[in-house]
Amino acid sequence: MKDRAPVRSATLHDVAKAAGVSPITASRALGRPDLVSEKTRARVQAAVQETGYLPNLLAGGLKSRRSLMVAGIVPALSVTQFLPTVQSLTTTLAAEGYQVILGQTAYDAEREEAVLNTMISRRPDGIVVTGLVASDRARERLRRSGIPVVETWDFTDDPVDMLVGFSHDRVGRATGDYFRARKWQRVGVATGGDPRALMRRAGFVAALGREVPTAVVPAPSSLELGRRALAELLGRSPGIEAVCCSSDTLAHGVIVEALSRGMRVPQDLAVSGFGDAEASAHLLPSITSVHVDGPGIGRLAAGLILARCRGEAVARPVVDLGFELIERQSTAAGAAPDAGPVRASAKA
Amino acid sequence: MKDRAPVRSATLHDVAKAAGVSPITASRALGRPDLVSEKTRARVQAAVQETGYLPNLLAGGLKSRRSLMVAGIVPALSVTQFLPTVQSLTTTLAAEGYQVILGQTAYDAEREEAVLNTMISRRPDGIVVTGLVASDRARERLRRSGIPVVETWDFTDDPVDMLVGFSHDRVGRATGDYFRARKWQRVGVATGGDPRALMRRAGFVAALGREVPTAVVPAPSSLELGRRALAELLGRSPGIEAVCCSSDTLAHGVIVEALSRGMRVPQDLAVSGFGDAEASAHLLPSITSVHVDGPGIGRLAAGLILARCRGEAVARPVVDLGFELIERQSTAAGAAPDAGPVRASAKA
DNA sequence: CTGTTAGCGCATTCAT
DNA sequence: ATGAATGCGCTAACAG
Repeated sequence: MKDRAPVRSATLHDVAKAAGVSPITASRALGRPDLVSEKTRARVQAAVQETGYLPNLLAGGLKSRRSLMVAGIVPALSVTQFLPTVQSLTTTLAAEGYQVILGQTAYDAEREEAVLNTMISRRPDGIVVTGLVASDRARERLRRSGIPVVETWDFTDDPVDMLVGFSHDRVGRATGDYFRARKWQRVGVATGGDPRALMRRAGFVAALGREVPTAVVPAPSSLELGRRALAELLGRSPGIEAVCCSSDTLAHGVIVEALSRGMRVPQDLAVSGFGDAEASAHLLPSITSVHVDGPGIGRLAAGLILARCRGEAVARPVVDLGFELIERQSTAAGAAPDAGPVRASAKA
Repeated sequence: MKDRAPVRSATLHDVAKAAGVSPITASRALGRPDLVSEKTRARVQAAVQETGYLPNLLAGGLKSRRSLMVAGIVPALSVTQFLPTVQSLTTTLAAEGYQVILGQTAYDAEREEAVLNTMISRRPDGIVVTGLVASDRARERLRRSGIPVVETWDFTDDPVDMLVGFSHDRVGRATGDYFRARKWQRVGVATGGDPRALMRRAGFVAALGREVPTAVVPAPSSLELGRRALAELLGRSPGIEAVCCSSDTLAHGVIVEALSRGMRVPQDLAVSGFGDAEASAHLLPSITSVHVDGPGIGRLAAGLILARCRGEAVARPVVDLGFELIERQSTAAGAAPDAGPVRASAKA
């Protein structure tokens, strides 16, 4: 298998020749079959098989100004929070012939700007960003590029273009209200250092009406960081009764650390998370969390982009998907760990 | 902000005019600065700023036959096993100006073929596949495309092109040998239904020298499926002492289910996983697992592609990265749960 | 070191 | 329903 012939792959020209038609007819037979007679279509199809033709999307995109690509920007792929969104974005778009091209910003505005510039250079038909675009220069550039942009997983009154998300301040307040209602006196926070997590914390503190001991860990969060965060909190405030975490991963780590120290959860320490990870409902104890419709965000973002590509007017370019606090065992009140989850939702 | 002017974005032509040079000189000033005088370079740079120029990579790629894209194919983004690989692939390539374009096969050979065809249509400079390419037609097409291909996370003597991975049969055998050495009599398997997991199971059974009760769950695996798998196994073989799982996620679910039934792990039930997930070392009990260098796979795959792009001869186009069985608390022998991990590695 | 010429492969005019 | 001409924006090859 060493003979890798540098065979110039078949072009539409070759297909047309094989089918005995002009290149443009071949092009139409493939792209707009309705504009071509049935016979011609069949002949072109046969020629495609024969030549092993695969279209060159670079060339097609250059001419048609539709690259059939959508850029998907995340802080890092390892931030599992966004995976369901990227997954459903990719799947929804793939069904329409679009592919997702991936960019990572590492929570860094400069990297973000560089990544977005590179993406714009590829002339994608849309750009989906997790979070808001931080760099002002990038925002301006995106606006002027004319490319449909969807910011996600956050909320603002002044998006670059379109938006599908929810308010982190509100999430924090809802969680704070819940903590206040439960009357825990000694409360702590374990949070990632990213902007959205810090916004949730701010909302939480505002709702509680007082500052709380806080352990900040670098993003992306991990189980290990959760364990460390609790160790740190316990070191600083030994009598702590409840911890609000910026992700279910951190919450899980906090719980593991608590159990490893012989504490009972929730009796000795109540713990809440954010994101409603797949595992959270099935752990022991199950984790109280804030549910966000990650796949829905991806699906809606894809829909907005596709609508714009089709030239349709987008009715609601800014969507607040809200969230839902799901109470589970990790903050359960009585000794009824198997009680059905209490739900408290909050939308726009 | 409604005045989205359909401003044709600046082209190299505009930059050249602004800089008072020919387009090709502008092109060189940006792409091969060494070929251009310092003065010219500065003038072009200034013109770029002035015009807000962003290159059109579609056009550049069409002409130069270097798209600066690499296709990354996974079964699904939600298979967390591959995330570190995709992440390091993306990061390594980004450092050289390449972006990753994502494809999902859903463990389906037809989808895989379709996805690969689409990818080839984009003329990527490389294709990285997790697993081996299943479809023969796709294999043939890839070979003839001349695009560098790296298959990963598996092993074969007849790769499409290049390969970075390890033998799942060997992983299964190593785990089986370990189980045999531990002399557990009643052993079970909880496994995902994907081909590689089943290969590991086959190796495991071969090493044990006897069939074992097996619960097969659909991929991708989840904590919940792990819980169900143990429930199923216990229903069929109540006296089971040890369970070999096809992923740490399943293993975690098995452990949670066991604990929820009042069983002690590992005293009443020993559990092993695969993949050495980030959390596995930090759980209670920590999970015995098979470590694989996921990020390394991505890095090496990127390196192979980049080497090919530079026209370098690739010394070792087939790399067996091996694996390492890491013994942790979930299969610990004595009552020394904090004993350092016993490691048993196995390479080519 | 810089410029001229000539496409890359396709799809959008406009014609027939 | 089909075709001819043209150019998308850029860069390889050659010239100077």
